[in-house]
Amino acid sequence: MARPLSFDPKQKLHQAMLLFWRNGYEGTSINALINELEINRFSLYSQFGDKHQLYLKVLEHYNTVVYQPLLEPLRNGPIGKTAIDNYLENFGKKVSAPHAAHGCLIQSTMMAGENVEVEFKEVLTKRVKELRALLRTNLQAAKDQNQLSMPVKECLDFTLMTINALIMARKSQGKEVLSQNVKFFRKTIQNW
Amino acid sequence: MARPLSFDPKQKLHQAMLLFWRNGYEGTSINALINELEINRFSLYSQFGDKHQLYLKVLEHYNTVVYQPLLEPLRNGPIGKTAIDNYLENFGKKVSAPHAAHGCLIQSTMMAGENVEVEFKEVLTKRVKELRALLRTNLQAAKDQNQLSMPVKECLDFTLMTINALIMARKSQGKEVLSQNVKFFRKTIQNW
DNA sequence: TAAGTTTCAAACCGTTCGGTTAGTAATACT
DNA sequence: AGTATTACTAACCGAACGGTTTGAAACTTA
Repeated sequence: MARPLSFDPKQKLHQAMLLFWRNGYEGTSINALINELEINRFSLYSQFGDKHQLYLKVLEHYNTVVYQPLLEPLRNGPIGKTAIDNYLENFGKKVSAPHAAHGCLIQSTMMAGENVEVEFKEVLTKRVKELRALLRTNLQAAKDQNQLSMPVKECLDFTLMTINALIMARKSQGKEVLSQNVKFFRKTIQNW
Repeated sequence: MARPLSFDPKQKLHQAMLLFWRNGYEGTSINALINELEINRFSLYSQFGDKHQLYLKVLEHYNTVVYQPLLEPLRNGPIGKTAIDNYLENFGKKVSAPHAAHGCLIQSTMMAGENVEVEFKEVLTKRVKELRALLRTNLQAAKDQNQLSMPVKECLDFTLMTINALIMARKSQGKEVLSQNVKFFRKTIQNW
């Protein structure tokens, strides 16, 4: 019983995600958003709330369309070392895609300075813990199958760190170095 | 033949470095600087130039007092795997210090969004290349001494990446995880 | 077609940003 | 003591920030 929206909110949210992904939270101004999304200032606010709320929605969107699909090999299929190897193989492929050239939105938000609001980090801590739990499960399975001589905790922390590093290498050094490092890491894990 | 400065420029530069280190370039406002350094707005400008110039001086200061000392084990003393091991051992100790809790100023500047000016990254590329060259020299020496079965380039890229990761882990997960990961990485390298 | 509802564009809000411009206070040299 | 030089304080600048208000335009329903 009223005027319909002249844009698709899902699509605009996606565009907002891409912009935040490129420039970060503080680095993305409202003006930049309304230019990129090509919607009015007021429309942005009435549809998504203020910048803080918008960013929470962006993080949620990122989680569903980017992050969770990456975890799939850790959730289903073979477990143990194979699961992690499959994860890394898939990771290397996906993260070579051009839109991943700016690293990981979750990671860069977590690493942002003290000015960036704590609520974001609180939300994202869940995501990190999730990945950590999945890796632990599979490393423990590997241990139980005698595929692992090193302690599970040490492998876990190092693996988590290396995944962060790979994503960063993608950003700073490009996809060639990324895929080489992924391959190298996969070989390394076999020696654990 | 005139009124002398009421502050020590070196000390103020150091304070500025610590503030930028914590909050990044964009995250540090001029107001924040004059509050932290306890000098007047005009004094800041007349002493250090604008924000851009100040940051270049801060990066230079960081390089001399923080970064270069870390490279020492790669420059002097035994070469080959031992040099890298010594470097990592020293790295783990130094980076456990409280002021390193915010990661590496060089790294976070390099990883900053597109809004941060390119000149900073140009300056810092030299620093990264420097570290890379030192690592390559020592890895090549290790290869020549038959201490290395993996290809030098692969080891080099992975090592560089891991150093970045360690610094990040220091920031996000604290010094305990850092030192555990350093230890783990040192063990890993022995198997290369 | 008229009432009611909601989106739209654009002007506007106070605040903070990086940077500058006076005018005054303090020192050194003659 | 007088003068030149410099650092100092503090007010000020336009631009951009995140966010809000207003009134007209566009649509649905009755």
